[in-house]
Amino acid sequence: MPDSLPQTLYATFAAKIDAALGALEMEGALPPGSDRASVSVEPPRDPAHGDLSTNAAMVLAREAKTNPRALAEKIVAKLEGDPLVSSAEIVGPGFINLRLSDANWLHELSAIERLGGDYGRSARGHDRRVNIEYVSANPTGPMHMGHCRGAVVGDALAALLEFAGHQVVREYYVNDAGSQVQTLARSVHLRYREALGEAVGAIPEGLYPGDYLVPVGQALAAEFGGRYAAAPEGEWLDLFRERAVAAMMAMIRSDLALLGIVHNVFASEAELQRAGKPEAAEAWLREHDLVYDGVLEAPKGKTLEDWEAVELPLFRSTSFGDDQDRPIRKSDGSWTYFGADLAYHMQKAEGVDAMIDIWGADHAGTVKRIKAAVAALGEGGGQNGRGPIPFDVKLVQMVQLLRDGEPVKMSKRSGSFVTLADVVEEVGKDVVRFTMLTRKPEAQMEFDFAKVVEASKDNPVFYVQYAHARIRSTLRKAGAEGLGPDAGALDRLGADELALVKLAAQFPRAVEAAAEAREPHRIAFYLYDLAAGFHAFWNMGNDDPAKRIIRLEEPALTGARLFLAERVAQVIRNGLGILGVQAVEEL
RNA sequence: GCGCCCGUAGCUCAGCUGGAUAGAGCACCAGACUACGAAUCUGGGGGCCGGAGGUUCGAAUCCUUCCGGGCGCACCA
Repeated sequence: MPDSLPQTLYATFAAKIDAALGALEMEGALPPGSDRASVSVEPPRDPAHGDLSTNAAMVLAREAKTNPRALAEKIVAKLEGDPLVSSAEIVGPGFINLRLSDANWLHELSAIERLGGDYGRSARGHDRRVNIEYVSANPTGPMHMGHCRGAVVGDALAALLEFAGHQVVREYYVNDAGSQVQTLARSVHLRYREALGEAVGAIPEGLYPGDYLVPVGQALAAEFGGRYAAAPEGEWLDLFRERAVAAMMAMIRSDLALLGIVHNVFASEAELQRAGKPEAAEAWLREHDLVYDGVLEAPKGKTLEDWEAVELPLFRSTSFGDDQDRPIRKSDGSWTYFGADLAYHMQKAEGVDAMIDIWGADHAGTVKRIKAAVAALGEGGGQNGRGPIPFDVKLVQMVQLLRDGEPVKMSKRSGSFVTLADVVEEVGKDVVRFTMLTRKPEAQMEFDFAKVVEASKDNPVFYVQYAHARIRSTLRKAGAEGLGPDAGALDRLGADELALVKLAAQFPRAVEAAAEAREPHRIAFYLYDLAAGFHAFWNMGNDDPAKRIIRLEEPALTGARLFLAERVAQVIRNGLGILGVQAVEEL
């Protein structure tokens, strides 16, 4: 992505204010090198306060050894000569409120047209490579709704960071080495015997009972006949595990595809172990005295009768903020989940500048140790000589499924969970994705089937899509009358239209803020606001026909309004694109 | 017992990394449809931002502590 993307209006003015502060430093009104990190330039909450507001005078007054209003006077003096500024005033404790000339806003409208699908795209990420690991569900069955939120949030975050100028790797960690996939292999073996005609009866406790394993067993029966039916486990376990995992991953990929999610990398834990990555990590950590052989304390607050003290290789996670040192190997010498995961993060860190993991809240307890591990791997320049790299774990809270207000029962044991595929089929991909993004991820949420499919303004997905469809419909209708968008008479637009322009012009800022905070849900809320702004504009035409977009008797004004409407639709498309939701032509 | 997350209008939730008089939808009350798409809109009432301290020009936002809810606390994954 080019660095030469045109600056947004907000960035332009942030630069102007920065320049004004620089000039004041030169003049000695401000101490040189003053800290401008907390200087903000943003639209005020109340539009009556102008188009832009900065707190610069309040933040810097102390350093300048003066009071905020006096400093504000000096800053305003620098800005007043600017032709793009129509007014600058000092209010309250020292805010500087700017009003921009109408030409600025109309210019922004043209910028949206010129940039089209790239409007809002930013170079702020500086092409930094970011690895986002999300979903990473165990390959033991189809995707269910428990996985859904993390999948959507991770995918939207990936798109958001890409839009904000990062190179993104979408990664899925396949846990194909632990005991769960052995259980899977045994479950498949049972289905295999069943496919050969054996009466297997009820699926025993401890094995996976789901019907989705039946075709896997049938395929193995077709391929190998009765060869492994009575064979000892050692002869078939690895083979069945590999086949079963492959089948599960194929199923998971197709489930994810229903949501429009495609990962770039599927990293296998088994391969990681075959390649000796955990050993390499352990050796390096031992060299740096970050792994030692020790004995764990008995867990507190839990009564474990069969607790016995055993010496294990422990990682010094307490040195990095964890509550307890964590074993990387079990007493039989095999790797713990954490030991392998530590090596996995070391591997991921090799090719990127930052890492983000999206986890379910039920794994919250293991965040500290993995953060400790990544920090440790950067010790003293680090394993790869690049020091610690920024690493963030985002937790998404559980989703409570409701049907008409009643909780939907899910039991993993009986295999009766609500699959993602069923839900997508019932309510649609766009509804699932948007709904998952209308709440901040760390808050618990409810997902009520009855409510999310409702086609009314109570449903944000619908409300946003309706705005887009309405605009497209209006453009079609105008086209039938021989009218179309025309930038020739934009000066005919009045205050009501400008308010809408200002809303649309905030999109680039919304993208940057959301990317900075790594919170894709902010885009969903921004789109809701923009849609609301458009609907409000539209409704003025109900009471006053002079405010309708299409005015056959005023073709020039109609052209300008259609031009505005088309730009609003463009911004909605760009925003929905980040969220992976389709912008529909009609409902 | 310990750790993490959450607590904002009656309900569901925002609140732009500390800014100005805390917002939106639902619900409630009063109005508006021979329609550029009423699948909606306009106006109104409704708040100790869980409580109490602290930090500073300024706190829903940051710190401490308590209360309430959720998740977790294996050599599991």
